[in-house]
Amino acid sequence: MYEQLMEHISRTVPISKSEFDLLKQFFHPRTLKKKEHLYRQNEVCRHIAFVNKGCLRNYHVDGKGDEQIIYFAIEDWWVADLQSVFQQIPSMFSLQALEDCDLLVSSKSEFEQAFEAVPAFEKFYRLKTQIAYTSSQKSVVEKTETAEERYIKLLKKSPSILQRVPQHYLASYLGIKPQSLSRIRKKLSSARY
Amino acid sequence: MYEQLMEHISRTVPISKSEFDLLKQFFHPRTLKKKEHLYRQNEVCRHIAFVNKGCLRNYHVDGKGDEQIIYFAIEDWWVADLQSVFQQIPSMFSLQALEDCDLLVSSKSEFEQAFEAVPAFEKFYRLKTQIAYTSSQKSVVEKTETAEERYIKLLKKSPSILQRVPQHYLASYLGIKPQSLSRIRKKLSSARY
DNA sequence: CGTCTATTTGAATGTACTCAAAAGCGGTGG
DNA sequence: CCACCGCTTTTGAGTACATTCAAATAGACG
Repeated sequence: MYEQLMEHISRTVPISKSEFDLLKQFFHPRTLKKKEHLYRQNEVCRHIAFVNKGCLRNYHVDGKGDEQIIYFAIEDWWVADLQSVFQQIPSMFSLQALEDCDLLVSSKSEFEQAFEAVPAFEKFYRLKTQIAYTSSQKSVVEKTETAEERYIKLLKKSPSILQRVPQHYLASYLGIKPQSLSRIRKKLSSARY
Repeated sequence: MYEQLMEHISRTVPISKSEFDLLKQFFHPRTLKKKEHLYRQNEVCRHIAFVNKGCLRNYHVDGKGDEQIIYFAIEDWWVADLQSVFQQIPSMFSLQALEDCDLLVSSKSEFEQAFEAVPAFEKFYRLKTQIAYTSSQKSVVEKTETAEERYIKLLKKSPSILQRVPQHYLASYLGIKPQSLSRIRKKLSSARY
């Protein structure tokens, strides 16, 4: 149940078995059935979760009703709207399971207690947040490329995601309509063979 | 010299005068003349800086030679490529002064010492990084809007930036060409009057 | 099997781009 | 003070990428 999280944290910061045993109490197993939500847009996000198993999408619905997927989360990802959790404000995002999922969830106060109890965990969190921030900036940069280039990049970087996720979700992630993705795929397949 | 930083930090976390006195030693005044760089793409970023005065742009040059501005920084902003600083890897970004600037700069090791010496500062940093991350995600969402909508939003949200920054830089920030921004402005001005 | 959803295809439209050139603006030197 | 230069902004014309609306085909699930 918790080995995966231990393994995950120790890839970033050194953490002893006893420190980790302290940490475990702040995380609780939870399952999500396919299509269930962990949090919803316009509601306060109550949990920070680690993905033991499954696949989810974090998405935003804009004023015109269009969905934009911000990221897909699979095994070993963290999911939450941090701003919503920690500032107790409504979230701009929804998180939905695309497959049945096994999570380890933690509340705001538990997470904060975890920082207190295990300094290595606060350091871990600080480093992770920083990486998340810089990755997010990178994705801003990538948005200037054409959808076709972004799709090719996705093919190379995350082929596993492509196999797990329906195409219209990939389109939403790439910031285009399903029709456009279909056309791009057609163009690429005819170009290659 | 340091009052502004003290003021800035205490807006986020409580910090005593004596804690702040400890912190000061890790930050050094530095000026940048207009057009000078603090760090450059493909080089390791050596400093984290707080802007006491001035205006800068953080930008990326892509494979086609096109510039994309990620953010403008003015008074009370932090500037750095955190991933580059802390992981000692080449930066994807360059930081250039758009006006003569007064900064307070800190190196990687000084910054890390500051975390050790003043726990409130680590907490401050963690919260700030988190906000930066969530803001960056918001900007990903906003990228799906048309350039016109983003320009109008910028007008409302940061009119001060518009007054300080040449138009072609605003275009680069919005992810469009200067010609397109000019056309958008023309359209808006005729629509309004 | 039938229904519901996802994907593909077609045709017309719109937003921003490219290339090109003109007009505006700011600073420098004669 | 004016002339000139370099850089920014504007304008024009044609183009590319992705969109919309619409419909057909394909797949998934009960």
